[in-house]
Amino acid sequence: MAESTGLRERKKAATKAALSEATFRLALAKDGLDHVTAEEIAAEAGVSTRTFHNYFPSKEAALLYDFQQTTGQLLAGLRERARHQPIWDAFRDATIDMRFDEKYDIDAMRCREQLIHSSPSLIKEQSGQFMELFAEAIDIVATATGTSKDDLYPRLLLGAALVTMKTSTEHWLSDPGDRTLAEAITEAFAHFERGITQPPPAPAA
Amino acid sequence: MAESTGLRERKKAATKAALSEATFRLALAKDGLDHVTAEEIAAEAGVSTRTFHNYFPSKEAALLYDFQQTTGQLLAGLRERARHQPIWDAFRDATIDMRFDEKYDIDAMRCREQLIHSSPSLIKEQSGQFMELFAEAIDIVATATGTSKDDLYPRLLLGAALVTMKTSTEHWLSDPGDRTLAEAITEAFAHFERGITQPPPAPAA
DNA sequence: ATGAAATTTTGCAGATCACGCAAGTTTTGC
DNA sequence: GCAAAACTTGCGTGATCTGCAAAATTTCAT
Repeated sequence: MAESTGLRERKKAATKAALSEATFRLALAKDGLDHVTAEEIAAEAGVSTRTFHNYFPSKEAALLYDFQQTTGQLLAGLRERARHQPIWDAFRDATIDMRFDEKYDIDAMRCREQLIHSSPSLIKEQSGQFMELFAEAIDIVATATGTSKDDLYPRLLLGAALVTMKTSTEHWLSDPGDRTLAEAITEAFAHFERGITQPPPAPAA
Repeated sequence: MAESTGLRERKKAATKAALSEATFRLALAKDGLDHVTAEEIAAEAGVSTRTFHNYFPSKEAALLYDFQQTTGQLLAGLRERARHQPIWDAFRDATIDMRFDEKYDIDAMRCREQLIHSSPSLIKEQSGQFMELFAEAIDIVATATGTSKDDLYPRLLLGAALVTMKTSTEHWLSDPGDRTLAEAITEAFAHFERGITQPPPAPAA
């Protein structure tokens, strides 16, 4: 349907991807996104500065482009799974389904992580995108738990789920150990099944 | 001690507070912080634009000044309580100890909440401050739970605690019902004791 | 193919932000 | 009081982001 509709669509997608990649490349090269200007990014991608801002409102948004892409997929997956699974399991499995470990290069992800965590503006941008995700997912959670989106419970649940997504992925990335990403995610989500108050069941030497 | 050390200290504190209040007032008056300039804020507070930026890096930071103040108190309270209480209880009680309901005007807090949630830049700023709080609190949690700050468990716990703080306060503010803030906070924290997966124990008509 | 319509790219101008710097002003401490 | 320290201010700079209209490109019907 709305897939490979035409040359125009494909060109726009290509430009957007090129801009995002150029941003990443330059941020790595210049040791931090703060040392890169929108003008440089545009030049690297072969478009005008003005065009860069047609695609992205800020260089932070450009760097986090694929995070936002993933968000959409996660929502779709969650919506589907929530129809047949308990909501917590749906979150866990939808997160696993993203397959970050297969889709992206591990070292590149580590670099990206480091770039983000060393730049206040990027931390804010990413947090802001999580808040957007919260707003977009709250209806799903409310429906799945038979509550209202204004109730306390679905908001706590969703908040915990997002924290778990972010934390487990980051933690696995920083130290994969001998587990797969899916296992790390599963472990993290399991912490909330019996109450986060309880310390981890298996300390494991 | 470091209290009313001198005129200079008091003047600086007064100026900072005046700037923060001016920011709030103007944001309310002009229907959104986005429609207010740093220049206007400075004028309202009776200082130069340059001085405004000496105190705050951005107007968003100025509006959220007392949130950041509170953060410091919360950390101190948490640090103290963590020595005698289980960490989850320490978080709950330290949160309650802030006494937002007594310290601030409820309607003003509602207005502030609305300002924040209707401005992407403010959402980002606030989220960023929560991330800072995360970074500052992770050591306390790691120590209290006998884990390393790089472990998964303390990060999940802290994330859940911060989500609970934010969510419970916001929820109570939007609909106090017949409970006190302390009760609302207690209820929210209790959700994680037995596992957030479990739906609320008492649906309550 | 070809030309008109729709869309995208681009340059330019403008408002704002955020910070370094140096001079002017106020507070401090003796 | 008076010198030193700290704060305020104005100026200049580099960057962000947006609106607008002209130029270039793609699409679509013929």
